[in-house]
Amino acid sequence: MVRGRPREFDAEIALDRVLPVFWRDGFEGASVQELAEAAGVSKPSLYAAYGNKEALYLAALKRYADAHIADRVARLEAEPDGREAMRQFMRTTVATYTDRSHPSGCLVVTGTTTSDSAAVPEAVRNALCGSMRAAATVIESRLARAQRDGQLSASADPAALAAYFNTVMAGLSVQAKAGADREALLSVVDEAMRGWPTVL
Amino acid sequence: MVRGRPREFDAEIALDRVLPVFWRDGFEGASVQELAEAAGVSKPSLYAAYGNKEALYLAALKRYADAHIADRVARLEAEPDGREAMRQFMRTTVATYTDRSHPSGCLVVTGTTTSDSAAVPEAVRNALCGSMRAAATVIESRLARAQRDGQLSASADPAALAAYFNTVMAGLSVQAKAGADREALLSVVDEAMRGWPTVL
DNA sequence: TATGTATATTACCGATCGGTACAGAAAACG
DNA sequence: CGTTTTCTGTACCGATCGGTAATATACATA
Repeated sequence: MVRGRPREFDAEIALDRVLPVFWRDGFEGASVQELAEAAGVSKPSLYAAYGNKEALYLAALKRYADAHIADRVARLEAEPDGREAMRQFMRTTVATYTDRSHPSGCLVVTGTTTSDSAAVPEAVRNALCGSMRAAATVIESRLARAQRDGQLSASADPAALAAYFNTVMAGLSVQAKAGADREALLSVVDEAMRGWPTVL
Repeated sequence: MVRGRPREFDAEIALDRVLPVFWRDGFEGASVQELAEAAGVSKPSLYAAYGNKEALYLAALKRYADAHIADRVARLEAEPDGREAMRQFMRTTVATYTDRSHPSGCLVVTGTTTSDSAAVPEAVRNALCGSMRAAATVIESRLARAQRDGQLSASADPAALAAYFNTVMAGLSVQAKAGADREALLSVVDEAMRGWPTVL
């Protein structure tokens, strides 16, 4: 058994409560005071559990990936038709971005947009850019697979197309934060899918 | 003649020097101290000239629109071919977003992404959302004109298409801030133009 | 029960935030 | 000239920032 006084809160649950604050306000915008209150824990307890604001943010980012991205990626790879997979991926992304049970938009996009301030640690910026690149890579490999399956024109460039879809989704996050409603964003998805290079 | 001691600095020039700070760091991220140093003016002088941080930001936003958006819009409307106009609009936008002589990305997109923090005044948020809507409106009317000119399919929805292009450009700003280079973003523009509904 | 260890809480640290009171300085008036 | 008016920089305001020292508390071990 562990010695000493046992912790009175679950660090995982605290992280779940901290996440939406970072999601809404970004790294700088979220104060440690606010984070502690959201977690229902005193500030020193939060520091004891996670070290500092930077480490807490990185933990929240990982939590975000596991709880709000992973299942969408799984569905992207489970759907056999490449075009439908991409379409549904963007549609579920819109659903997430406009889900009122948590902040609008994407934590990664919000974080990236505010990451070149001097107050944002380099590790945070690197992690965010890494998440962005990871998303592009996941999409690219799915598009390459669709190309092998004859669902995407052989002349298409999966990397360029992945960068395109990734950019559209970043834009969707911005629009969601600006207050666009779900239907408007789903309409954007329809327009974005017009660019899909079909097999002739 | 005006009585009293004359101002020793040009408020317009000061605004030009303040602009890139807001551009890079957003409303919250930019400190008044930093803004004053960038303007080459003491903090009370800046307050005497503009009132407070909120008014200074709104002035900088207007300056941004005049100096970094207006000419692109003018070219959008000057180019007779609708499709080429839209394409060049996005290409010059990419050029602006990746111009190393000032911060990357778009001040409006950066501002919007960080605007639902409590520290951002409602007037600032409203002005940013207004700029976003204005951009969509400009694009929509250009698309409607292209449709009248027979350069865009009659079945196309100019409003939906404008929302789409606006979203792509917001995404381009995010990517530019994340460090994407100009060629990568121009490639995204090429992909985005594939969605153009041509006349059959 | 006594001891060692890890927690929780209060209260505080220096630094910085947006914003300003104050006093000196420079011009237009009489 | 003196007066009035407005701008200038210094120095400061209370509040908040991220982070922590100090101490009381609760458990496992011995």
